[in-house]
Amino acid sequence: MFLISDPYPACVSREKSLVKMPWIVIFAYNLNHKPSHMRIEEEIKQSKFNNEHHKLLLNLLYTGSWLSIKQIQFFKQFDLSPQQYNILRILRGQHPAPASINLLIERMLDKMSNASRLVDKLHAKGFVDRKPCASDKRQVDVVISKKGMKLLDQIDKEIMAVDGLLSNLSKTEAKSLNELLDKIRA
Amino acid sequence: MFLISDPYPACVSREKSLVKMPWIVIFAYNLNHKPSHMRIEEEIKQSKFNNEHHKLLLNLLYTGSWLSIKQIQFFKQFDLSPQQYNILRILRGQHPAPASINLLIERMLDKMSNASRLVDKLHAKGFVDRKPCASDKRQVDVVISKKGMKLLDQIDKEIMAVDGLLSNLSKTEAKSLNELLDKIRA
DNA sequence: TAATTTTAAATTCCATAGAAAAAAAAGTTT
DNA sequence: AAACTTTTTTTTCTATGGAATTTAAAATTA
Repeated sequence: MFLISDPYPACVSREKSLVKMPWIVIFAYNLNHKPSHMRIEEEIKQSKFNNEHHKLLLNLLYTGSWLSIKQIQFFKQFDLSPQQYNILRILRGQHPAPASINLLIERMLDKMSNASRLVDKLHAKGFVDRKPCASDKRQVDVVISKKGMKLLDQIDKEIMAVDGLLSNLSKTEAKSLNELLDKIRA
Repeated sequence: MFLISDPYPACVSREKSLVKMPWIVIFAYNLNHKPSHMRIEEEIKQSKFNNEHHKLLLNLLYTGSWLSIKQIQFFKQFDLSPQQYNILRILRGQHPAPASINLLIERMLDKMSNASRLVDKLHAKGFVDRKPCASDKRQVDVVISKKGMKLLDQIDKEIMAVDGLLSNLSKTEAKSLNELLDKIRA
């Protein structure tokens, strides 16, 4: 039934694109009458899926979504989407060599079908330069601009703040969580 | 910097909507040159964020996305989105009483701004009936149809297969994973 | 009861994304 | 070299979702 069965992380990165999160639905057997003030603990307790595995599925989806929201919010202050940031990171890695659209698609963490449009957006904001490739007229040479470099520098300084997201866990706890997550997809 | 600081799960459900997953980017410090055959283990080892917390952030995002993809794929075979399934579940919970659009929005796991349109889609597929409410002419009475009921029955039979998603973990492991996830958002 | 405010639902506007087609250039075959 | 195929990028089509607006009805106030 499930087509994705590759080991981690190919199972994800090989997908054409990662997908949306708003389907914390599948095991929400009895959450229909959920009063919004109730904690998920209580909700789950009184529902039919009162076992650890079902709770875990919801918990993983919630947590992933929670982190995603924080990522988006973080980049919003720089007028970037996380995908656009990813492009800029790749371009900085290449700098001063240019990157073609195809190279960007290959190296993006989520392979998008429309990297062209992302580059468009970045170009409109002045974060990248774009010119036809000399050796292959089909290709486009994309290079991060001075302004883009400055932006990344600025983000570098602040991004460490996101470390705090997981600061509730000790290193040991983080490690065992990692092991458990890996085991799920093993 | 981060606006969402409520305890679980209000931090998520209070969001107007959950958001997309394709930004497994934030800590991908050195993944730019990632050869696609390389396992994330190795990638992380050689990158700058070789500590458990950074790996955990990626791991959580990956895992959430991985589960989401599986959810979508599961429902695709029934020509449903998870959100549409959620609506049908709520309607079955109500049955034979009707539900208004507002009631659906309230009870949906991710509050959508456009439950009307979801109901539209379900109506087009014949899974719900819709008629103006007698007592309040503004409202619409939405009821799950026979066909919708049959579909849910069919899904009920197959949905247990999704249990297998987490079958790599023992109950004890699931429990400790749950505790760690809760602690992150504590 | 008339006027105002609130509520419910649908709709409009806009932005995003995936799939597929189109366009243009390069490469290959005969 | 001409015809065909492949590659690279852009564009078109379509579907989705969020925000805000609109419309209609109900509730409240004066």
